[in-house]
Amino acid sequence: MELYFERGYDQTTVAEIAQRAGVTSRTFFRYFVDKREVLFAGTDAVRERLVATLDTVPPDTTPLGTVRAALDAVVALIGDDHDHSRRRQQIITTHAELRERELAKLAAWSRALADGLRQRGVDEPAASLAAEVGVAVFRVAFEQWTTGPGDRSLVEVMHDSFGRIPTA
Amino acid sequence: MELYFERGYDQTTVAEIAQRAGVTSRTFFRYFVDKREVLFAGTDAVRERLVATLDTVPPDTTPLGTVRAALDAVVALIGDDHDHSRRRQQIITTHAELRERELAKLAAWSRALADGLRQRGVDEPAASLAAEVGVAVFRVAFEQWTTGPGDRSLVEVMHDSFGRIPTA
DNA sequence: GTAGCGATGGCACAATGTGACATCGGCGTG
DNA sequence: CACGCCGATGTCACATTGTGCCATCGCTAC
Repeated sequence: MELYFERGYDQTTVAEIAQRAGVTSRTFFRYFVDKREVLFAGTDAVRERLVATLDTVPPDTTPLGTVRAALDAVVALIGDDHDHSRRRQQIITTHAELRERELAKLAAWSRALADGLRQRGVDEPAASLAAEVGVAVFRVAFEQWTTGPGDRSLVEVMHDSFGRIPTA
Repeated sequence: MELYFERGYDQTTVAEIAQRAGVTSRTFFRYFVDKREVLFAGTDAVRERLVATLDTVPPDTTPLGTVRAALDAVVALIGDDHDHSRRRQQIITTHAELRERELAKLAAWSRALADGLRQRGVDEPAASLAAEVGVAVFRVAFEQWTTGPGDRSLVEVMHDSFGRIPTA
């Protein structure tokens, strides 16, 4: 992250990152599958947390309500450091490779949530639709939150967006 | 595409593709920014078509209705060759790099649709939400259609999914 | 004819990522 | 304590991707 801020993402090589960390490039690639993956170290943990939270949701909750509850729990973890999120997001959005990776991570959330819903007895395509729509709402809320001034909490913005899910 | 089927995606090098096409690798990279991009040659045109279709939708249509109309028009173009879509999708879903690129392309659709909606006077976050939800529905429907037996048309599956958009 | 120009080739190069093997430093077991 | 195992790291060679730069070729307009 230091280096990405100092010299920009493209101008930073894996060799430099490794050197800064006191290891060799080879070791870097043993810890991160990618050069991109450095910025997404935490997202897999978030995904697991997301799935774990599903168990705490009452069984009679609607599919989208369940997804929303899981996202709310996770958002409480992410949403306390507006500045960090904003700067990280700035790096990501200005590089296509990183945007792609972020989409992939969110898609993994969506898949995991859909799996979880199916295990709760929700059938297709309801499970996938609830998961996809829920994550879509998160995406919009998160983008609005990181680009905004940070006067409103992420939880608030999320709540707002969930209330504005469009209907045909 | 031939080569990707013959030897698999990873086992195919750009040099081989170029040779099959009777050009050099250098020329390949002048036509495609990426090795991945070969499989997504058409999606940018679809995006433009998507945006162009927005103009044909009556102004008093709801945001999501507008998005749906645009997607319907585009789906009519894609949805006639189930076998081609199925095989292409099989290659894509089995390779992380390609899945990422596909997500990026769909995200570009979403962005373009949101832009179009804003130009029609829809404000944020309604525009982004409608675009994201619409594309999410498309994603689910398309996945269901390509993995299914193909007895139902894509338009049908889409219609179905749009009718099942979850509410909290 | 010739000057210009777009498309292609050729070349050198940086950087990413991987496989194979060597090395080092503990750590438990005899 | 000596030994051998084992996980983490280093080293090296390598294929592949992707880019910058310049040369070349063929066509077209003047």
